[in-house]
Amino acid sequence: MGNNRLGSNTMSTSNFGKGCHLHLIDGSAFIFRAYHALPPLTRKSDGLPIGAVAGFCNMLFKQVEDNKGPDAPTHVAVIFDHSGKSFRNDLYDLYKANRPPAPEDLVPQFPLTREATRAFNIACKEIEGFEADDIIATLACQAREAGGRVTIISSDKDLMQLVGNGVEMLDAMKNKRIDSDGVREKFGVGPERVVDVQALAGDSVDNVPGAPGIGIKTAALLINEFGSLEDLLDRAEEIKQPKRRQTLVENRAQIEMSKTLVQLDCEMELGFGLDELEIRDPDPEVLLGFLSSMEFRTLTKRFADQLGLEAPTIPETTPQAAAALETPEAPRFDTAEYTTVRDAEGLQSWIDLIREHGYVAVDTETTGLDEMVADLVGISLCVLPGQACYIPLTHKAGSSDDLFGSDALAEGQMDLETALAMLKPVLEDSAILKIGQNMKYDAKIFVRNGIEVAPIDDTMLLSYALNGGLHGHGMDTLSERYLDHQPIPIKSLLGTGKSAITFDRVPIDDATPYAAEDADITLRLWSQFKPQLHQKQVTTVYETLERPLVPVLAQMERHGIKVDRDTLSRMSNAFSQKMAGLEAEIHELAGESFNVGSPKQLGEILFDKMSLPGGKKGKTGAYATGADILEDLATEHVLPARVLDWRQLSKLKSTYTDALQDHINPETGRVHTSYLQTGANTGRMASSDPNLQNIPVRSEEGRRIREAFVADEGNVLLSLDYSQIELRILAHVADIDALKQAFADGHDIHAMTASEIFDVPLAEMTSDIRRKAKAINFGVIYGISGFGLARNLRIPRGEAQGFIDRYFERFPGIRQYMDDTVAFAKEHGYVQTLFGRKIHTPEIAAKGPRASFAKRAAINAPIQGTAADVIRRAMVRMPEAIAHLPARMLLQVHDELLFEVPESHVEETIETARRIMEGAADPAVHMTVPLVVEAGRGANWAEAH
DNA sequence: CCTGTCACG
DNA sequence: GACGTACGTGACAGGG
Repeated sequence: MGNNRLGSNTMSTSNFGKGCHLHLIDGSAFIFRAYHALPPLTRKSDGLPIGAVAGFCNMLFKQVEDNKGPDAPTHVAVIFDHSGKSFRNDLYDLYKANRPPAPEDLVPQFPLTREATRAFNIACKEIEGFEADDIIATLACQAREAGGRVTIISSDKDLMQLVGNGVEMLDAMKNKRIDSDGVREKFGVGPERVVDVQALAGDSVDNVPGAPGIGIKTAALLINEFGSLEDLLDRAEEIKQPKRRQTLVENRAQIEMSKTLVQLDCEMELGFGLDELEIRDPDPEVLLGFLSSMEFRTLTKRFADQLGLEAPTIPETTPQAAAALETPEAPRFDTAEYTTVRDAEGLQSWIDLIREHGYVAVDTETTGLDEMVADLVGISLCVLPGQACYIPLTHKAGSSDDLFGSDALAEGQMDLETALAMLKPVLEDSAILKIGQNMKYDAKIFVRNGIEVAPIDDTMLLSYALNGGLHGHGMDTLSERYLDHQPIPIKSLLGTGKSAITFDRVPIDDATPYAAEDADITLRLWSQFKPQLHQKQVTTVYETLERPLVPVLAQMERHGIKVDRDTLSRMSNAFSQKMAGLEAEIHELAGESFNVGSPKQLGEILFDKMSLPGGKKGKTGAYATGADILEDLATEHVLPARVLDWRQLSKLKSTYTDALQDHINPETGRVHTSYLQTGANTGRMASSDPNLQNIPVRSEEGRRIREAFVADEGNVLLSLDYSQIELRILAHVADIDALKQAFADGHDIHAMTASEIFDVPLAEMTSDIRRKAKAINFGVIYGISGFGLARNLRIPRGEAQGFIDRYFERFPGIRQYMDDTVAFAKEHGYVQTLFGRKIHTPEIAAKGPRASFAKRAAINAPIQGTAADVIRRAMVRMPEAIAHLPARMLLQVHDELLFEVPESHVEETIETARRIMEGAADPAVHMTVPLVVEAGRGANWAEAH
């Protein structure tokens, strides 16, 4: 961020100069004006909101029309804000924090306005990390220095500082030109002092603080009296009015910071010159094509008339859109329609088809489920429902009942390299959307084959954003539910169990119907889901929390984490020995030999043979022997205590020290987990194969397993975790002043809670009272119940209920929040996170215990889900933020991110990652409680955590 | 394949 | 008044 800000603008041999006239259009202003000026129009064929795009095109059209006179521009550009933060957020993290997020139905229109600009053949510019204003400022300065004229088409007062010496502004709405006198009228000072006035007056819209109590009028008065802001601040003591004097002296730093916020950057390194902005005539075909694809009938006709061309007819529903939509007329599934692509000519015709449509559903077939190991076997494509193909690439010859198989390739397949070389430009083309079901898998396969697939859409993630909580998001579920079609089971091709074969052994003729069908299903699901995003108001969730996370996770997974096999192996041996000893002792105590690992046999020993109290049988008729029950027995008897010890070791050995070794990739020497983005209903992710989100930490013995997770040579592991994030979110959403204050002051939140409910002064706090309060705090997040708290604290139920009652007495706002949340869930059938993620709660209407279950889940979901959204936002921004560092993000554990970085860059990485994590809610949500991130480092995960 | 158990946040 | 109960996950072992 902010790099190259001081770069000089050595303008190489430019043709721009005297007599030239540059028009700079503030694109964002155009968009918002168009959005608010027009009713919410939608594209007829598919319901895509396009009101703002229509207005935007009208305004561009008018610009072109009106500028044919003697004052016509020679150069023109539309400048956009790049989404995300600008360098100003580094100066002041609340900059523009007051801005509400863009309306849902406007979001999908942003990229379309860029497309529109290009269709008009007007230069379309945006630069990451900078606001449109800075680009406009730099261009205006360059043009002025070159001796040309500039018209800035915007009414943004922030741009008025640029006016003068040939630079003017034009308010397109009022059709009013603003020159130096116009600026003086507005600000009371000339353009060169506008920033001084703004620095003093501040701006509530952009959240520029300024000097409290001083508006534009007063600011102008002061600046005119003292000449400049600097002189004013230096001589502030001379101000006559005591109040004003005090304000200026006290807020000097804030005023100076405000000036840097409003001061536009005229010295940006743009990466393009003024010559690029020279006016060009639009290509009629491109422009008419765009306008008609938007289904703008009037605009299309007007433009065609002007050129004396025939306007393309726009059917009530374009064939393309009709085909893309899952309409009742969509063809039924018919595997006979699928084709097998066996040569370059066949593939080329599909590539042509893809380029014609601009999107394609893609699916890969591989030899296994581990994308770090599996090899590509074939690729299927689909562009229209019912029309799909399969490209077999590495199927093996020989029938599947050939015991030894054959390593020779089957006949009638394209050469792998040739096919990939042909597909690569399409799969990497930024203008062609690649649609997949669980695209992360396919993208990882493609990366290993030298192809970086982008941009992508993912039907699994679309379903998750749209239908989270309602059902699973696997292809089979979605196909049955939304297409009323049962896909061909993979088992029918591969078989099951020991005799299962890999996909490369499937005969090509059997593979085509299966593989092509998957692409067909994916395309049909996409056609159905995509338009629903804005209808259900989850475009932002999908576009900011789901889609951009895919490449981030893929990178983390591919990188993996180094795990030391010897450490694990030694631990396994130690556990074996200890377990053998315990087992012997347990058999001795029982008076017979039995399987300690069998709850059934253990129950019979404990409750039948030894007749210990508390034997309760569960649904299956077996005695329950859970840890809680054994712990109760352990106070009186040795055997259950030994079983508990044995179980802990057994768990650690089988699940961790043994199993993890099997997950070390022989090629990389590292462990590569797989994250399932749709793993939890709340927005959390799940990790599997292996699960690296449940590596032991609570017990001393278990925590040592983390010593096997090590940094690569010369590197260290960094762990950054959000402190108390869920309680902070609760304090924010339930708006509890006492909790918010405690977090703002950095107090111990559990001790504070304990002090409030148990009336114990903080100075006299004991660890036991604090422990109880901590349990209550967690209980609150989970939708507290007397029974649950009682069980957790091992206290009588009545006592637990008393704690809860007192808690709600002290924090009535929490109860209010819970009641409101449940009521919302009942009314709408879902609850929401602060970032708009919807979590459906279909069980809320049920009767009996299921309803209470759903209630607690509904209370928990917005809190857990908001925390999940926060860390997702941090993860999405992280790769770019640490791109200049040799650091890698390795793992996510719900509220923790683990990094690997050379020792030389530890401090810088901590600083950067912490800034991203702590600011992750901004600017979409302004948290009234600070998010705090704690950092640790070490040679292994145990030390870092 | 289901259940119980237990590891994590 | 009875019902059951803290929220969210994944892996492993035993036992049908």
